[in-house]
Amino acid sequence: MTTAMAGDRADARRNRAKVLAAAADAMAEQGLDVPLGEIARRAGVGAGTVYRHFPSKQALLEAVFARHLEDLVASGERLAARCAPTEAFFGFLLDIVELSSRRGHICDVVVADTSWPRPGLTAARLRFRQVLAALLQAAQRAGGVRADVAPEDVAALAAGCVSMLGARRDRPAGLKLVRLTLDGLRPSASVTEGRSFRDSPDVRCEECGSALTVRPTGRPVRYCGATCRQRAHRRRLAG
Amino acid sequence: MTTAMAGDRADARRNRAKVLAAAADAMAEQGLDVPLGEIARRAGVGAGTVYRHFPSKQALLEAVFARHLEDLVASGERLAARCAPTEAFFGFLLDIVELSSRRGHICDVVVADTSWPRPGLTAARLRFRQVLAALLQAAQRAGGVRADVAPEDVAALAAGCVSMLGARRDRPAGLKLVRLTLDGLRPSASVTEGRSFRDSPDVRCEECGSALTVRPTGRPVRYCGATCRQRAHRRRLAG
Amino acid sequence: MTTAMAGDRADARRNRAKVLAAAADAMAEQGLDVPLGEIARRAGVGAGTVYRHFPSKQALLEAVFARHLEDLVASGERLAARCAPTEAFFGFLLDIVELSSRRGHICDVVVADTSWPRPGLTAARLRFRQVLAALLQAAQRAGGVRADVAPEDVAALAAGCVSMLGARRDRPAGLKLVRLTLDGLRPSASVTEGRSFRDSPDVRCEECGSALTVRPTGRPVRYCGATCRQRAHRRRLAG
Amino acid sequence: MTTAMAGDRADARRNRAKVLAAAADAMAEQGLDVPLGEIARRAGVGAGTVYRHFPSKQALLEAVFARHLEDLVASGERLAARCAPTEAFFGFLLDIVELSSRRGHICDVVVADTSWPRPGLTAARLRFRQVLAALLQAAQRAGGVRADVAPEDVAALAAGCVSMLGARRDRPAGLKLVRLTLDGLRPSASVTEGRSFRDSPDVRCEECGSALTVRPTGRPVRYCGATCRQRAHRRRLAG
DNA sequence: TATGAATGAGTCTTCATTCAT
DNA sequence: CATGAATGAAGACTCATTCAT
Repeated sequence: MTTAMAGDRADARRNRAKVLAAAADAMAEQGLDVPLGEIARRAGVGAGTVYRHFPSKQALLEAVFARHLEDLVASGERLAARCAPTEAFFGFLLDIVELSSRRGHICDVVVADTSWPRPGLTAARLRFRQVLAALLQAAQRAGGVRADVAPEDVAALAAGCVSMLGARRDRPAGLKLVRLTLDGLRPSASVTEGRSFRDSPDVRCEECGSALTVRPTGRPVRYCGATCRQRAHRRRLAG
Repeated sequence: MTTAMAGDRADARRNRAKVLAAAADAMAEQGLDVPLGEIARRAGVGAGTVYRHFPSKQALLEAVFARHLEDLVASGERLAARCAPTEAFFGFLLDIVELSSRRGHICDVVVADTSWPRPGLTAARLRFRQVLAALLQAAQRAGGVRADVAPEDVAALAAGCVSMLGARRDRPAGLKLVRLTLDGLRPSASVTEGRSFRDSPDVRCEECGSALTVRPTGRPVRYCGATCRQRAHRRRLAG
Repeated sequence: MTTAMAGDRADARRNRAKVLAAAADAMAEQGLDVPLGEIARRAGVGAGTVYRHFPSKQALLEAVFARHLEDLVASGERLAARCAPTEAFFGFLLDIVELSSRRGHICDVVVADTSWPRPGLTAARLRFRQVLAALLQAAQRAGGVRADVAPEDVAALAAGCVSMLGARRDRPAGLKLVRLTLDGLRPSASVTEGRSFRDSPDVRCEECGSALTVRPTGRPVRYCGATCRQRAHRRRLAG
Repeated sequence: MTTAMAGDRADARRNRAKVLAAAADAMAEQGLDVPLGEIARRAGVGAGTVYRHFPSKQALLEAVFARHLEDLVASGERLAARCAPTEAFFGFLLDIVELSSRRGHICDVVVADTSWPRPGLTAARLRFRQVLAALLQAAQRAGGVRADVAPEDVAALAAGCVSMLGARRDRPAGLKLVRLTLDGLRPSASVTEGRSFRDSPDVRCEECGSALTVRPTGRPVRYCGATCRQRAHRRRLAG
């Protein structure tokens, strides 16, 4: 009986794993909106079975994300145990980018700190954050990474690199961009003190809606040109 | 010129602009999957009116993307006319990142070169690419940007920066990251010849499905540890 | 002034005619469900103009039907004036079939006596019926048509011939069928006193729903075969 | 055989049959445009259930048509097995007309050879055509049907008879018409070599649009009468 | 327990009709 | 008076979730 029960539990465990893997694949290929039925089909189970293991589609998505984070954590711990601090840190970043870009649509949601503040994901995310922070701190202590960088910076940088890699069709060229970007974390890199971003609101032609250039001085522009100004004038007369 | 009948169409033009703006806002806030009814509600019109101006939801999305690209193009042309080449180029990149990150979910689809190869968007995208290439080339001639960078690299870099900025809650910190990344394009930056990415396939425990480290030598690992190996053994005996 | 007004009215009259013709064409080609906008487009007017002349789409359809009936009436009167009774009668039938089959989807609704008992169509339909009855009676008096035929019979026969002609791709062959059918009205034709129609209701297998042969004697069949009988039996046991 | 799992599918099979029957009824009563929701309501299921069994409304319609054809085929095979050739042939035609007229709007689409050449219906239609051709040939060999009749003729004739029966409110009278028409297929019937159809184009009054008689000689008529001729003259003066 | 059938709310889209211009 | 833009009520179809078998 014990074995039979154990066998049953093992069946269930295997089913759970199959569903999780199928969900990860399906989401990587078709996006996060992939129908649950498609996931069930890929896993070779019925829709009901998916619901037996995950109370909702949301929960399934979060399990996929958590799983991804766990994989990243495993990679980080492996590197921490085997490499010198700086090497481990950059290796970790490369692993994050590599694994995440392989997982397609999953990554954006997972790496960044802003998105999906759902309960249930917290534990895996926390663990990931701890590993990241530890590797960063060690590398900073070893002098391999600039001191003015926070763990959140690294996470955001990684998210950006995933996007880059996804946006560049030519993969080697994409990897070069990633290395270029990550090198910005090294102490040698200097940040240009360039112009800051405008914080002006979107200003548009009141008549046709096209974007307007905001000039710092003088009377604010309301229309994109003489034609629209005239049109508005005419309407004022009519109204 | 367009006076006589324009009165009639002014309403329609304004409505079209309202719909486009509402769509851009809604998509920025709620993602590209925002229901068309929500867009109509925000624009203060009926669903039918949206369809009068855009033959399908797809077409509406593409009009929003095209509009975004046109805004970027306008910004690029303004900078090209007013600033020195290098300044214009980096100013353009900052504008791209700034405007795109304001527009939330729209940007990813628009800036990158891989996504959404739909007809109809082509014209705006082509124009954008031309402006980008021209600014890049001018900056490279002026010695302000590394020579080994293609327009596609810049586009991908911009897409990555948008993600970064979106991932970093602290906006000034996010901007610092963006500058750090863009500085990688300056001739002074050097790309580390680091380890290359693994191209090994995903290898997982046959029993529980967790990720496995692939080691270059020795017998391939099949299980994540002793527990799973034992479980599999037991099942082989039973089966 | 008077002429100007008259000109206006003439414009309106021409517009009405254009709409009516466009509607007839559109309905003949695309069916009675053709969108009103398509009709307006073909007529070269706005949707509002259609509504100025016809209070609803329904009314427009009925005007088209009435117009068709008027054409038929005109044809009938012409023939009555010019030909011998029997010739006129059969010529009228051929005209009905010919014109109606040209008008595609319009005919079914118009010729038959059962369909569309809407007010407004009545006048034209009544007129049509009168002409048909007069021609029939004259032909019967001349001995060219069997005496046991009512005007309703002729109308139904005509409706059937239109269907025939529409169903036969090969037009000459279709016309032969029509003549064959109409010849049944001549006194020489004899109606076979064949078996009458079953009036038995649709009987179907209670398990799978397939059609069953109804046999006049013996116990009524409930299932299409042994398989379904067994299935039903099993369910009775289970229930 | 199909016992173990059949229990699960029996429900589905019954539901499929219910939907099919409801669709046939609804289409017979309300036409082919009957909303899918109405069909679902009649079947006592949700809209989704209809879609589980038929991938689209189109597919459902075709299933209904195919089912109708299968019923006709069954009837034909029964008659072929039990009756003498000529009797079987005319009995088959009567069955077609009877069953089809009961099914209202379904018949037109199904019996004729021109309409709805959709894939998927082909198999059932082919089968129907084979049975029809076989019965026809046998009857012709037996001398009960004219030799110059093709299967397509018979199909078109049947379609016409269905229309006839539908157009004649008085059912016995309608049946008489059908027998009259079908008797045209017997060898004794002779086809009158009457006047052929005009192939002249539609000629209409240029002023009011009413139909004009085309006369073979003389100057072509442009207006329906003096009134319209005068109106047109006046407009020419004004214009 | 696993399955997949059923459900029904929600989405895109069309089109008859109204109404401002 | 003509135009065509706006409206909104349906209709076809999808899919997360529940539940009978």
